[in-house]
Amino acid sequence: MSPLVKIRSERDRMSAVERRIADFILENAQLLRDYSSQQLANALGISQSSVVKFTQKLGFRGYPDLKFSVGETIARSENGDGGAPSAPIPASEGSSAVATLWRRKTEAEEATRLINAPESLDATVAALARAGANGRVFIIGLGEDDLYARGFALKLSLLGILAVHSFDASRMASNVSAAKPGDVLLVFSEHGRHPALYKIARFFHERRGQVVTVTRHTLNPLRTIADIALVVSAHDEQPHVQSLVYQSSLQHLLDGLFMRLCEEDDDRHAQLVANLERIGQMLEP
Amino acid sequence: MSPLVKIRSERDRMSAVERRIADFILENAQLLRDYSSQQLANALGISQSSVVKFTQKLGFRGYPDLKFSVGETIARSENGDGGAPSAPIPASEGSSAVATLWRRKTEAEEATRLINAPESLDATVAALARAGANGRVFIIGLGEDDLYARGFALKLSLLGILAVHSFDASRMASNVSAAKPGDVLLVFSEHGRHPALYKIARFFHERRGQVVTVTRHTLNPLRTIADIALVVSAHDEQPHVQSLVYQSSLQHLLDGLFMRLCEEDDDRHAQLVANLERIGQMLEP
DNA sequence: ACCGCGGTCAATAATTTATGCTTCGGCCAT
DNA sequence: ATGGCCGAAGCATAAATTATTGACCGCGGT
Repeated sequence: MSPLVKIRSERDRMSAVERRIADFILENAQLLRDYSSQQLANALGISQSSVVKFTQKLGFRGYPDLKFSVGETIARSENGDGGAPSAPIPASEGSSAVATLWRRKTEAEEATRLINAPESLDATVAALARAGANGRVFIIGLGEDDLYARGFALKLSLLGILAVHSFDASRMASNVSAAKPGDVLLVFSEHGRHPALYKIARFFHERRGQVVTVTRHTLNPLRTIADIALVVSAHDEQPHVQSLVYQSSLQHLLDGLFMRLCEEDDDRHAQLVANLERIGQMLEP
Repeated sequence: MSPLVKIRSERDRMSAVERRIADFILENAQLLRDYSSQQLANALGISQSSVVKFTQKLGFRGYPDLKFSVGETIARSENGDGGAPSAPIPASEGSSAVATLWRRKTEAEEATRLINAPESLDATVAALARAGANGRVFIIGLGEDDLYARGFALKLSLLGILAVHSFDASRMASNVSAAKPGDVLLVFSEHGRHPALYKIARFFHERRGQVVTVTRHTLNPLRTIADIALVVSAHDEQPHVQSLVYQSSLQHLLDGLFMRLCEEDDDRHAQLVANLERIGQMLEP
């Protein structure tokens, strides 16, 4: 039971001095943090031992125990209330625009988690695993998307899944011409409107390769021809902020895929650990 | 800041004994309630004074103060997890590992915000603005860091700040040989241990260029020669998770810089809007 | 009036926390 | 190499906080 509730409930049965202690604590619970038993006694003009006996009668191990419990309760209730007094957390954060960005990112990452069915993620992981072992993985993205394509290809290679990465549509077109059933193509395109990517994806699909698209959560041409369509949520009034939010959510989605890949297979995980160690060693000597 | 986040963010800079204290507290925060500083010291086989000094270094008034703060935090988080059925966390429970990743990212981004002095960020923004107008900006990063170097260079170009980007140390070395006072070099290096980058940075510094390093929040060679050292906090037991967390925090730091650059100057902001529109048009027809 | 009883306090014991001092080991410049 | 410097860690101890003891007081019941 909360110490404050306990104090209140016993208040009626208390002696005069005890009641003054009880009232003080109930009124100034948040000040307790900075009071020793002696200071509390001074504040009330009573002896320190009375304070200690008070706490023991209530069933606490001693004064520090009561103090600790009250602290916990305050913390809990502040959290529940929303922390009215300490609310200016965003205000304290230097630039409020950064705080807004942070909030948008958080919202968007959560939304992104929710709009991608676990089955889609599992299917993607399975496809990548299969293609990594028996086929090929192709990855493409243009412009800013290229950075994420590149990053994901790098991560896959750590897991022992080699990916053909390209930031050039025409080169990728020729790479893809050798596609076989079982291969996987991962296309990153925020707006899903790039004609060249659309063509590549459709060609790949016709060759019975599996096409996974990663786009904004809109209706766009690219999604329509995907075998698996992963989507990213991201919104803000200002375009440049929205762009940051998109990238953050995209990264989070990819990190989720990566984690699933790691967990799904012990061998792969072992390979990852080995690779990381090898990289670490290359930097040391 | 939560005491646990604070401890985690400082962990890298700690000595061996301090790190053991930090780990113990992070692992057994809920046990702290019943531990005196002496008991904690015994549990770790170290001296009681080391425990007290540890707490003081972290900015607490002493051991009881730390204990109290940790108690508050535990209480708050217990309330958050168990009491209120706040949807986001359970919703993310497709894989608990992803939930952990999310938590680590959040902590690390918060810690990263706190360990970079606003003055450092402002100074970086000012340096980039000046060099963008009258001098040159050089950006380099190797391996995974290259992706972020590349991404940031791209963002700067949207703001009308052209940056010389390179993922090749030897090429960058020759680029840098033309460095003049007022130029800025931005070096991304998670561990700050790459000898080639160190040499480039030092050469640049000698030519009176301004060196901005972005590294993990550790003591590393690169930081020591920086005019401005930006740092990133990121921790997890599993190396591959830690790597994801690092990248996420790094991105957040860079996003913060970008936002400041946008806000600081209306002309630049206008240019950004214009560039975004131009890009949008290129995709439409 | 006298005893018992609960309550309070001052004095003090016990525990806990904080600090001063010393030693040790790594690091840098000579 | 060598001497000096600095930080880390421990030991001893001071300071503080907390807990206990025993004496005193007022009050109600016998």
